[in-house]
Amino acid sequence: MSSGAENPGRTAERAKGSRARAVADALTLAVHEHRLAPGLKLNEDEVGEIFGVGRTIVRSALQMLAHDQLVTIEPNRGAFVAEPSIREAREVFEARALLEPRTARSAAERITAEGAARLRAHSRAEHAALDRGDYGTALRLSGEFHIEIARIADQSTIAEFITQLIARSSLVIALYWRRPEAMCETHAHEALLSALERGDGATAEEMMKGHLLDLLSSLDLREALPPPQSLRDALRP
Amino acid sequence: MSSGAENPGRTAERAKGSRARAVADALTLAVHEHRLAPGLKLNEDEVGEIFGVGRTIVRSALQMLAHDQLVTIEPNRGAFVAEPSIREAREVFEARALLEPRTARSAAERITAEGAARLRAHSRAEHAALDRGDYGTALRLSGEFHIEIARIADQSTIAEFITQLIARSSLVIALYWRRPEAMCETHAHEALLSALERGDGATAEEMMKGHLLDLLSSLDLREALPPPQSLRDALRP
DNA sequence: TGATTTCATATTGTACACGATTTTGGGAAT
DNA sequence: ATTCCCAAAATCGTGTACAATATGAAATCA
Repeated sequence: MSSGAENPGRTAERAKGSRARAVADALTLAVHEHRLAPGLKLNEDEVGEIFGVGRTIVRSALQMLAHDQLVTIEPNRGAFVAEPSIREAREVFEARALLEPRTARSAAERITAEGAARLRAHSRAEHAALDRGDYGTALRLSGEFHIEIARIADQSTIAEFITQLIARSSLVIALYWRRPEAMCETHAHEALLSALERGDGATAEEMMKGHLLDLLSSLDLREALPPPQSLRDALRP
Repeated sequence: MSSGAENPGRTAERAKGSRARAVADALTLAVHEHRLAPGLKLNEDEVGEIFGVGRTIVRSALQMLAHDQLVTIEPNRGAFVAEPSIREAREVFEARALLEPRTARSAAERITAEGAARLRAHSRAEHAALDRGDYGTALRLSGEFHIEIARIADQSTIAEFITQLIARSSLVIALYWRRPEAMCETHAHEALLSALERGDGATAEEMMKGHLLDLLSSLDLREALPPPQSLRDALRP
């Protein structure tokens, strides 16, 4: 994890995507772990100081996140962690329902021993986090489980879309979750994993479809909760 | 200079998405119309001078396009119009096959008179462009036809994905097209439109599926044409 | 002559400064 | 006491300057 903002020892670190990507990833991670509440303002100078980079980098990172609809950029006002509307929340899950079941089927048909191992490790880590009460990490791992399936299906384009949808789902869950008890029903992941390992595509597809429906039904998407967004600041503290 | 970059008379112009969006849109349009060949280098200063904006704006626009995988940014080397590999080409069409048919069905179920009118206008314009031999415009309109359907389906999230896929499809077509005669089979759009107007979702879904398969089969995706990409520059002039 | 090193040039990466816009707080008039 | 208006502060938008890096050519050596 990173950490190290300034580590002049090895300049490389991740020569790949410039530092902007690192900042964007760190912010995305925080959203996945529910450490960044929807509506929170992301001041450019502040973020820059936290990560030890200039405003240019921060701006670049925020633009990436804005493209993924993880933050909303209001002209001349700044960037805020996005607050998906009820309508957007529905759309996110409808898109997931369109993409993920058939992707799960493909994954079952192409899964390798290594892929299965990665999935199992993910599942184990998810349970562990849940057991120790680390809900943030558990939620992130739960999302990454879905992303990993798309990756196993060997469809990087679709995996990219699903990654975006999962991130937005985290925001949706932060806003509209209503059952603190049944945390993500990790047994659903267990069953799905077993179907995948078995290479049973049809079952995997069905289970994914059901899993997404369960998830959706555990949200409260009645037109009520979010006061449109006029009192955004009032909601926070 | 010229080209009405600076027009202090009305500062507004398009206060909406900063000028970066305008540049990005212009470049995207050029890709849709096959005026920008895959592999072409997009020099920041050059693009900036063309649009009468600074490098900051251009860089922002290029980052947007990079996110949509329309351009590839190579660190310290610059931005190039993307050259989708055969594998990526397949993935794009597989993603479209996953999203568009069911979206067409939704569109058929929710289409309004106004939406139908817009689609019909699009189709007319497409024919007109084709008749006068303006293949670039025809291709762009053909893509916009698909996007419009997603918009009618009232699923902006999915519409966004499809928009990205259509743009990448333009690049794929530029690289792998092999039948100059059967231009996009516009009659397919005609038939699809009629099913949509009829509100016949099942037929619309089937037709869209078939249309995408036709499109895919008109490409030459055998592992041959593109010399990996080592001689990218040699290919250009 | 051919290969390798070195240097000049061009282009991108980043920081910073200035201008524009919005927000906020206080004071005056009603 | 309330409302309106204006000035000060904060923050974002953009251009520009400088540093880092890659490219291509000239020069040197085997």
